Amino acid sequence: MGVDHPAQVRLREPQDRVAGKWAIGILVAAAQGPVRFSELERRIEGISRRMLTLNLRKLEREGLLVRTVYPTVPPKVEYTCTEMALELHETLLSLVSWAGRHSADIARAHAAYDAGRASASA
Amino acid sequence: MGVDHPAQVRLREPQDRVAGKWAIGILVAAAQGPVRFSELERRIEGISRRMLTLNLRKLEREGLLVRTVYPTVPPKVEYTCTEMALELHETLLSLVSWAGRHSADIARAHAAYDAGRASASA
DNA sequence: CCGAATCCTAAATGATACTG
DNA sequence: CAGTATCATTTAGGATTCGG
Repeated sequence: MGVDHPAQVRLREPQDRVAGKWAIGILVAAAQGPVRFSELERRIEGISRRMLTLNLRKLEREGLLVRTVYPTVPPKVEYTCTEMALELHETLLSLVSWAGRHSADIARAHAAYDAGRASASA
Repeated sequence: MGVDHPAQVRLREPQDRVAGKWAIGILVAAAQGPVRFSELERRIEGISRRMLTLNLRKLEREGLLVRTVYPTVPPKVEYTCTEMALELHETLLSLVSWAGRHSADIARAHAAYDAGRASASA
């Protein structure tokens, strides 16, 4: 099974942000060691090639990933977490864990809330 | 000083998400006890009334906040964290702490990355 | 005091096809 | 293998105005 990413983090700077919808999946996957582009593509279910690229670029720009290109044929590119990213790893796991523990509660809360609104407009 | 929210979390469900740009600020503020709408408006710097309302509704729908209306004049509304939200509190603080510790690193990473791209296109 | 309604812009995401 | 380019849709966010 691919990494499911039940949570998403975005970190702000005055004008910028880190990451998008797939950031957690990428960072968690890369935390255990360097990962290749195609490996990420396989492990993160549902991500498009374009979004993977964009998220990788953003994470690299933020200093969370390092991109290493091996000038071989065929090309090989590895993404490695920086120290900074590894410091975040445990927190990300907490987030994922929390979301996993409570996904059913959240679904129930949705249903209850929506039911309330429906009866209100009836 | 208002709560600054250097980080932003969004939590996913199959089809939905929790929270937006201001979620952390709101949840952190509400974790210490019930907060009123206008209090949040004051403590979360830069938030518009509309976005505060929308984020509160979303958090309520996700089961992270409970909204209590006191039918007084003038009206009084309090938002309280649920158990589920309190379980997330520590993780959110970690996130905020991490972002605070590394904001300078991130800024440097941005600058370095952008400088690299500039020389690449030159 | 606590919103809702409307209008608008920018950003994120996705599908698809092409390339060194 | 590891991307880019282009096009389209969806969503988030902000400004402003109105109401119970």
